Amino acid sequence: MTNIKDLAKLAGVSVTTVSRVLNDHPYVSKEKRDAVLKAIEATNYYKNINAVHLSKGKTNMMGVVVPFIDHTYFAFLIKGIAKQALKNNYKLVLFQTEYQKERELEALEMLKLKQIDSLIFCSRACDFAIIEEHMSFGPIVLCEHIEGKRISSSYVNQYNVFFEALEYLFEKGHHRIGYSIGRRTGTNSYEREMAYRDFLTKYQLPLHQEYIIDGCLYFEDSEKVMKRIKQMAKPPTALLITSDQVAAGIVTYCQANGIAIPEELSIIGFDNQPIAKMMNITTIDIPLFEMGENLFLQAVAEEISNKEMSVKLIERGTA
Amino acid sequence: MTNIKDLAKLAGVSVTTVSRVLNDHPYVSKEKRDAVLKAIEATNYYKNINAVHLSKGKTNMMGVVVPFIDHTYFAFLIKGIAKQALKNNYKLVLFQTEYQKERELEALEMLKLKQIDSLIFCSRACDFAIIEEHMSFGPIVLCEHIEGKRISSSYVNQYNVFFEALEYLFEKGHHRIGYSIGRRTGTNSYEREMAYRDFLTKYQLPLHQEYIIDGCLYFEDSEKVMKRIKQMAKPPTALLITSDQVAAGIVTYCQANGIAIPEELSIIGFDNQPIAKMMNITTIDIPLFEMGENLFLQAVAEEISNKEMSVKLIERGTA
DNA sequence: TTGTACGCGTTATCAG
DNA sequence: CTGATAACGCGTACAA
Repeated sequence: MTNIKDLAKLAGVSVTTVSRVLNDHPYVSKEKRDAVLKAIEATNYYKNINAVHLSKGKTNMMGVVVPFIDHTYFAFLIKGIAKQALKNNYKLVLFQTEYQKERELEALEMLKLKQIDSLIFCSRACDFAIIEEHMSFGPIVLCEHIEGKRISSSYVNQYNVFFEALEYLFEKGHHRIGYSIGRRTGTNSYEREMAYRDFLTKYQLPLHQEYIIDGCLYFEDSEKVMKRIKQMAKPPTALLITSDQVAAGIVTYCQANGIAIPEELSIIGFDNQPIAKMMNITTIDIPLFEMGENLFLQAVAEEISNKEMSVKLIERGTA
Repeated sequence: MTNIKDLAKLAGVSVTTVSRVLNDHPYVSKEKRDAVLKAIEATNYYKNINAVHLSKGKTNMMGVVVPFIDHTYFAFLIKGIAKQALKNNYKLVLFQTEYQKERELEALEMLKLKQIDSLIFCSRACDFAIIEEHMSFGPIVLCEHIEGKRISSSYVNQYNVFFEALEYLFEKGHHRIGYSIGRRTGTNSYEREMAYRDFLTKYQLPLHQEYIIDGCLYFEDSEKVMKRIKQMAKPPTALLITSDQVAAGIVTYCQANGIAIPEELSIIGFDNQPIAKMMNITTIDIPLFEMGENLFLQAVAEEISNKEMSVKLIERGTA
């Protein structure tokens, strides 16, 4: 494998000069440049990027942590990140954690070892303290808002969104409202639960733990939701479904089983994914793609910033 | 940042010795090892992995090329790859190409520059010749079968699968059969089209170009399919849908629009995704996860191998 | 069992 | 404008 030294010898110049033409640096005469270029041609030389990485202490690689690669929510996020990565000449290293802390740690470790320059956590299971410990090794960006901590993030104000959606349903006459969610833990889920509790308190509604349905991520999880509801003596009349995928599944289920939407059951989805539009599902528009772009930009930025994404309710036919 | 040299000085040993304990190599006395370990503790030293990469000429990173990250088919594949990557201590670098050749080239370039050790193409737009040119830089694995070429691959015999599915529909009395597909180009699509043509020829059926519906990847693309069909004077009575996502969309559409399945329209999906099971869709089971695992293993293997995945028709309610 | 010395390939500094 | 030369940090023959 020919290297920069060989080129230098071949072109009759120094390695410095070779490096200069390789990186389009100024201060090199046309003759020498051509000589180097010729040598490059002749040897079909190519850089060893690892040497560059070592020398620069930088890899132009960014880590992206997601629990599930096949979940639409994260896929959209990644799409946004990938767009900016392409634009800024970064490569993406993907970590699928399934919410296992060791895997999240692996990503952090790579940041520490300088294999990646920065790291985006689209979601996490580990303690914030662990994240904090690694912040000195490179930029880390989160998808949640952590009060009083100096760390970049792009996030949705889950509390407000949830509260508003609940009020919307309440105004439509619903007093028994439930919700489905991916997991109960995590900042975002916590915010939602707070909103839910505060909403119930505000309107003096009772809290039914069974109205909160956990582990709902995919289209097919809708079956679980519906079966759960069927067994209830007093089932909710409206549901906040924190993924349009699941919402679509529920709508499908109801169509197949003769349950009228929104008359018998109202549904509000989340994300405003294409499937929600196609199926005319009322949903909360969350600009995931844009959020992904933000995340990337924040991960390469010098300063810390926090960006709250603007969301809005899209009124359609299911609520 | 403390390095191996500092450690050596601190522990009063040579860098070699440090390197030995760092990498669990034999031939180092307990005292020296402890001394080194102590130095490591004291300095909270950690490796610069890029130096390792340079020195070893290897990164333990694997590239994965997919056109669309948010497509379930590829997500499943990646899941399988990710599982083995984790097991074998490899990291994944993701390339979302949207079938743009330059982006595929970027991935190949990274292989050339040794930033990744090997490369998996889950799908591609570029010429095979380009791939071939890069095979000397590291293992490349494909998801298609290319006759007479020495390159590893895990693939489905698209021709046979398609032909059998078509015959299944024919036996059910269908003479007007169409199909939807992600794109018309590519080895796999070509094989399917060949099967389709041969099937028509075998039963002396006419070829309607309009029965082949292109650009169908996502759930919501089903709308396009159905609208297209509606406009036909003689619409197909059965459809092979090369993604369960799209098939699910079609079933949903039909339910909402009072089209009886399978009486008025028969549907066979592809992949046997969870959504197909939930919606009782007849489909072709393709072990994507396992295929992903294979791809990884082939990408780290010394020898070239070709693995045809076994598939089977899952009879359910839509055909 | 231990250490010296060099290689890995590139970039950056600094003197000319 | 050009070129020595010193990093960058680690692995590893080879010698001892």
